[in-house]
Amino acid sequence: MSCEPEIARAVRERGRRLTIQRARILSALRHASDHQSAEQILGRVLDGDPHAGISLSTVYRTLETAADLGLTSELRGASGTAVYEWAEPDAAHHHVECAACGRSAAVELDSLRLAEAEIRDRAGFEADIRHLAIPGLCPDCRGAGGEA
Amino acid sequence: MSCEPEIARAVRERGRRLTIQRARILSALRHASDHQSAEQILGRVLDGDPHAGISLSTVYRTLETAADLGLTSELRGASGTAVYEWAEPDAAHHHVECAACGRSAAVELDSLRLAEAEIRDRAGFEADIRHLAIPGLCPDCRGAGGEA
DNA sequence: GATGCTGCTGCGAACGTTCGCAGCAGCGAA
DNA sequence: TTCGCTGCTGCGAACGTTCGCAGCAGCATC
Repeated sequence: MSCEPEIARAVRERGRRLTIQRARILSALRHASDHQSAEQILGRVLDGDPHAGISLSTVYRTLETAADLGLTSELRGASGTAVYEWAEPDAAHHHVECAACGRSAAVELDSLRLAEAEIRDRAGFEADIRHLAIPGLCPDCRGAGGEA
Repeated sequence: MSCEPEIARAVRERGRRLTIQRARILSALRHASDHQSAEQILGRVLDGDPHAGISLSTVYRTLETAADLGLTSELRGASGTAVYEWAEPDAAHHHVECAACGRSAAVELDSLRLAEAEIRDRAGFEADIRHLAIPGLCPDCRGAGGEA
């Protein structure tokens, strides 16, 4: 359970080293059901092995490396706290996050694919909207306080 | 120059108090030509009056208040550093920011207006994409290192 | 197996931002 | 003009994240 061949291969294939820290961190994120913050991921690793001795810096660095490799993706919302998820290439992958309660939802948005093309045409930028949590108000919070 | 009637009115109209700190901070941002970070804004205020004795906390709080009032808008990019600008209702107002060099561009994107409607339909969220700096690679950085 | 290169790690400091607190000061009422 | 309410401020600590550094350890080579 602690050493997943698929992870090992993906890391080594690109000339990166497979350390126990990386294996544990990525394994923890992979078996998480939803978005996890760096601290939550570290918590999961230490739950499995309290003597692991892994630092938060390493969690951040590993997640950044893994994002480079396409294994994970990072999601930054308006709250400032980044969350991470295991990358599943075929899942719906735009994110909306409630500015009031923090709840988030994944949606597939055709218009955002269009937007990427529009940005390329008008500004010349190669944009990537998938790693962005779009701020908004969820239906509950809109009803409760949004219109007050 | 230091007390702008328009700012004073806008602040007081909504039951907020007009303090010298607010007047100076908002005036500094208003006369800035482009996006400014909180620290830059504080610098501008202190340039004008080195004895002003305004703290960074106050700059952040003032900008948040002013955003509530619709006077300014906050823009958060992938870099994590927030920048602020004076709100001009009719300007092009979506932002793209280069993940490599930090340069940003303002564009008007029809597809993002569409996206807001699509999000409302599919997830029920009332999204606001305008305060988001969309990450990407600018033409220069794309040529230089993006394809390496 | 032993060896060497160098990429990775833990530590701790620093960054930009937010928060809690006690005291100050704007604004309306008298 | 004075007074009082309470919203605002400065301070400093704390948050989540990034960075620099010295030492460790993965992997290739022998």
